[in-house]
Amino acid sequence: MNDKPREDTNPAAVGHLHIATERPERFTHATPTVDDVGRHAGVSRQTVSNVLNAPHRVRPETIERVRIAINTLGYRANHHARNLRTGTSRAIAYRIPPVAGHLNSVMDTFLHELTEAVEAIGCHILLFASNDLDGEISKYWELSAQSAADGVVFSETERDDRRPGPLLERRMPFVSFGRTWGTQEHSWVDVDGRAGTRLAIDHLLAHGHRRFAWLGPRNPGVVNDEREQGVRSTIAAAGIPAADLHVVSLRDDATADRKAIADLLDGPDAPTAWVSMSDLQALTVLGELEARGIVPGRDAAVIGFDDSPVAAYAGGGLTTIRQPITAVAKTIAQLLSAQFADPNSDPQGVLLEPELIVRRTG
Amino acid sequence: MNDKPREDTNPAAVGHLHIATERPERFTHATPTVDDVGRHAGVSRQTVSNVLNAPHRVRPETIERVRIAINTLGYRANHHARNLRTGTSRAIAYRIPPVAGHLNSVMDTFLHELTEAVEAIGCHILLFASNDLDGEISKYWELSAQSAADGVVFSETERDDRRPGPLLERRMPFVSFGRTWGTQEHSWVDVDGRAGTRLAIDHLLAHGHRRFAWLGPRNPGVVNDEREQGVRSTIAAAGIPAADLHVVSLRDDATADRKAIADLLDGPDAPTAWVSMSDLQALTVLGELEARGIVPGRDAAVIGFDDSPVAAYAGGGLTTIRQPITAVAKTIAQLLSAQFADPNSDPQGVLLEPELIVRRTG
DNA sequence: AGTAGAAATATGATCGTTCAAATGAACGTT
DNA sequence: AACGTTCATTTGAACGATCATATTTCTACT
Repeated sequence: MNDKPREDTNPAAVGHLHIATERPERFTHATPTVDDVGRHAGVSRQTVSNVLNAPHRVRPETIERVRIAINTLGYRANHHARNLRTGTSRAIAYRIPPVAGHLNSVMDTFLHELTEAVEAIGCHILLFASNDLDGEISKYWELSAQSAADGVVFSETERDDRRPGPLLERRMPFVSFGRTWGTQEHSWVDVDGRAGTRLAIDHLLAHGHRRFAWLGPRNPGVVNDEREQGVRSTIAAAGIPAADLHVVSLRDDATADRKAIADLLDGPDAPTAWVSMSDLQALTVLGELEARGIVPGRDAAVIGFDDSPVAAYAGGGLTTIRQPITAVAKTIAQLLSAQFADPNSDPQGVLLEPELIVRRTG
Repeated sequence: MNDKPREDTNPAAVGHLHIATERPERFTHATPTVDDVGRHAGVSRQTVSNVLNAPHRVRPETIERVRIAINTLGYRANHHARNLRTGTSRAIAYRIPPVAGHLNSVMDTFLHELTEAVEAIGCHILLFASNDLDGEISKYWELSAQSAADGVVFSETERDDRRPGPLLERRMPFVSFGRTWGTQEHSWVDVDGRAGTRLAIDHLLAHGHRRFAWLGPRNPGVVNDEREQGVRSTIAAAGIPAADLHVVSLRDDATADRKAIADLLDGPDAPTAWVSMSDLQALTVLGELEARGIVPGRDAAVIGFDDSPVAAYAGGGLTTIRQPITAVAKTIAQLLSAQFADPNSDPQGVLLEPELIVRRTG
C-alpha cells in the first residue's frame, strides 16, 4: 500500500529519466545549501550568496569566514536554483554537425576550442543533434522557451542562412561561425578565405612558381568563391595570365580526383604549384607527384587547407593554410558575452586572418 | 537613487554572465507557465503537470484540452524549475578529448552518436574541457555537487583508470567507453579488438595470404595488446609460424613510418597482408606498395582500422575494421538509463563486435 | 556625545515546477 | 439509497538560490 504511488508513477516515466523516490539513496554526501554554509559561518543565507556573487558588499573577515565554511562543507551552488531565480542558464547551445562526409577536422577542433572559450565566460556547451534545418531551428525555439540555453552558436553557414531570423525574433543571443550573407544583421566570426589563398600564392610566387592549380569543391559555394578569388586576384596582380591557373573540381571520390590531377600533371604546361581546399586532397597530389619522381618542396609545391592532423603527419609535413580556430572560438565567446551584458548592443562581425604553416611541401 | 542597487551589483558580475535587470527586454514573447496553461484550459497547475509527466492520471478529454492550451500558448516546461524540484538535471557530462595528436576520427563520431543516443533517453550532453586527469575528476565532483549532471560518460580509458573510484564514491551514474581493467566494478561498453583483428586475418587467410604485418603503436597499451593478440592467435590457429608475422611500431612521424614499411617491403619475405591500427598509416602502406608497382587488392592486401572518412575516400577504398560506434553510444545510453532507474542496479559490461568493411585494398 | 549616512548583514518574497496530501466526482455493490 | 472505492483534480509546501527591502552596525562629522 505504501509503494502504491510509486507504482502509479513509474509507467509514466518510461523513456524518461526517473530517479527513485528515496532521495537520500543517491546523495550519500548530503549536499549543503546556502543556509547550511551560513549557519556554519554564523551568517545568513544572503551573506553567503553575496560572498559568491558580490563580494565587495561583504567585510573581508566575513568573506574569509564564509569561504572557510564553504570549503569545509564542500559547498557548490545548485545550478538549477540559481538559474531559476536569475532566469539564465549559463549554457550555450551548439548543434553538433552530422558526421557523414566531413572530411575535415576543423569542426572537431572548433568544438573543442569553443568548449574552452565559453568556460572562460562562465558558460558551458549544451550539445544537440538534428537531422535537418527545421529541426535545428525548432530546437532553438524550444531551448529558449525552456530557458535551457542563454545563447546559441552555429557553424556551417550558407548563403541566406535561415537561422538568424528566428533567433533574432526570439531575441536569443547568438554568434555564427561563418558569415550568412543575408539581409539581417547579426554577430559573426569568420576566417578570411581570400587572405588565406593570397598568403599561399604570394609564398609560391616568392619561390618562383608561375603555373598554378586550385583544387576546389565540386559544388562551389561562397566559401570556395572567396578562396578562389584570392588565388585569381593574387596571380593577376603578379602579372601572370589567367590561363596559367588550372582549376580542378574535386569529387568525393579519390580515384576520380587522382585521375584529374594526373591528367593535369601529364598534360602540357603542368602546374608546379598546387593549392587545395583541403589537406586530404593535397595528399593525393603529393602521391601523384612522387609517382613521377617530382619532389614536393623542390620541383613542385603543394599547399593544403586547414592544418588537419594528417597535414603534420603525412608526406614529411604538408604546408597548409591554417584557420585560427582558437581565436575564432575566443572571439565568439566574447561576442556572446557582449550580448549577455547588453541585449541591445549592436551586432558585430569579425573577420580573422588565416596563417600559412610552411612545412616541407611548399 | 533608483538605479543605485543596479550600479552596486554590476561590478560584481564582471566576468560572469549578467542579464540586464529589466527582464521583459529579453523576453519579447512572454514565457507562459503551468499556471497560464492551466488558466487557459480551465484546470489547475498540477493537472497540466500531470498531462506532461503522468498522463494516465488525467482524463482523455482533459488531456486534449490541456494539450491545445499548451500548443496555443507555446508552452515548454522550464528546465530549471523542474530540475530544481526533482533533483535531476537530465544532463550527461562528457569531457571533450584534447585535440592534439588524435589522428583518428573515432572520438568525433562517438560524440555525435552519443549526443543522439542520450537524446533518446531524454537527456543532453554537457561538454567540458580539462587539461589533466585531476581537473577532470574534480569537475565530476563539482558537477555532482551543483547537481548540474545526472551522469557521466568518459572515454579513452587506460589500465587502472583513476576515474571510476571518485564517481562510484559520489554515487554518480557513469558508463565508460572502454574497459578500465581495474578492481572496481562499473558499467562499461567496449569493442572487442581481438575479434576485430581476427576478422581481418581470417579474411586475409581466405584470400591466400601467408605473410603478415601488424602495424601497432609505438607505446603499446591494453588496446593494442588485445588487437595484436587477435592477429597472433588467428595466425597460429592457421598453422602459420609466428616468424611470418612482422610487427612494426609506428611513430607519430610519417617519414619514419614510411621508412619502416619500405624496409620491410624491400627485405626478404616481404609481407603481402598488412593490418594497421589506424587508417591513416594504412594509407602510407598503400603509397609504398604503389611505388613498387604492387597493386593493393590483387598482389597485396591492406586493412586499416576505424573506418575513418579517409578510408572511404582514399586509395580507391580502403578495407578497414569498423568499430560499431552507433551501437556503443546506444548501449551506453541504455546502461545510464538503467542506473537512473535503479541506482543500486548491478554494473554491467558490454563487449561489442567490430565489423570488417571490405573495399578494394584487401 | 549625538546623529546622519553609509556599510554590512538579515528577512521575506519569489522564480516555475513537482511532490504530498486533500478534496471532489464517478461508480459499482449490497 | 447509502456507502466505500477508485479515479480525477486541486491545494499547500517545498526545491535552493537571488532579489528587494528592512534592519542592524559602523563611521564620520558637528
